[in-house]
Amino acid sequence: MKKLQKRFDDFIALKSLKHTHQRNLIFDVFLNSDGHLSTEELYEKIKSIDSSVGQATVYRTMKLLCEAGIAHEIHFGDGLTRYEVDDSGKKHHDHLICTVCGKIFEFVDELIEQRQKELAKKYDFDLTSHRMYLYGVCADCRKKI
Amino acid sequence: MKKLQKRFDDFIALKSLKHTHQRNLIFDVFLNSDGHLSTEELYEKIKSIDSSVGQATVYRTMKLLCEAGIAHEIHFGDGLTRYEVDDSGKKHHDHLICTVCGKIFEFVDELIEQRQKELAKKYDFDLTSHRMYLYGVCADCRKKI
DNA sequence: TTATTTGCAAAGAATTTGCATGTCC
DNA sequence: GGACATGCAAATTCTTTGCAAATAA
Repeated sequence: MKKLQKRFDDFIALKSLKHTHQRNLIFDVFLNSDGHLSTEELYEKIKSIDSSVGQATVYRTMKLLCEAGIAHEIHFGDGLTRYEVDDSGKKHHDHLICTVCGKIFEFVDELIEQRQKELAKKYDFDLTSHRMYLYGVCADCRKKI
Repeated sequence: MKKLQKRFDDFIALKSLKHTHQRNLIFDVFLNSDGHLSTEELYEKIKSIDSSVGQATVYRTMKLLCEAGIAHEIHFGDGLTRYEVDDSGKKHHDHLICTVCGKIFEFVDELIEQRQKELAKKYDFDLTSHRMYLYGVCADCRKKI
């Protein structure tokens, strides 16, 4: 993950921002989390390490990480903003969301990616990004019912 | 769209609810809109017809239409809740969203539908629903730039 | 009649912002 | 030192809820 650290440093330099204890902490916690944390969950994690960090700083820093191309927002439709690592080295992936336990599985599927490009071409769209969410019940939860 | 009217009536009967002027109006406006309206936009349309209708009633009625299987929520990631007609007679469709003008195109693609089912099977998920959003710039907006 | 519904305004939840104070460079 | 960041609390935005008055069946 050296690349993202560099991106962080470069962005801070470019925009004449400052490295602060809080920003570094939030950056670290975010990168070491599973990448689907809501702002609230991130804030909880951060507070458990340094309780003096304010919630507004978490919001502000996550916005900043998005601008820097380190994070991006994802919305699963439950009203919460979640963040995912924007690792351009990693393939684009989609999500399977268990509507019972809330678990999120990521997967990469070339056929889908390919077809999305074809569709964009067909409808004369210049594709910038895409999201696909499959909602269902995972094997574990089906057993419990 | 007789089917949805019946679904509405049946739901109201089933739950011992009442047909009210407001509910009928909201139902009509919703069905005759393009199906991607936010609550705010719906409320504006409704107010222009009957300014005495309260915003809370719009929220309450849209929830009710969702429960009745007439509407469902969609989230394009801009923080607004939008509603779409839940017409099970119509094929499932996906969305192309122009990030410049905000226009939304719907399309149906059997290959995608097919592949989603395969993927759910592969990961042992019992698929209940899915959403796919393609974000990009439409042909019209590209010309303007 | 009487349970349901409504509009209003107040309450909530998630997020943003203003500002005095604190911190990085 | 001075610009940038922070924490706090107040402000915003979207949505829900409590309640007295209105209405459908």
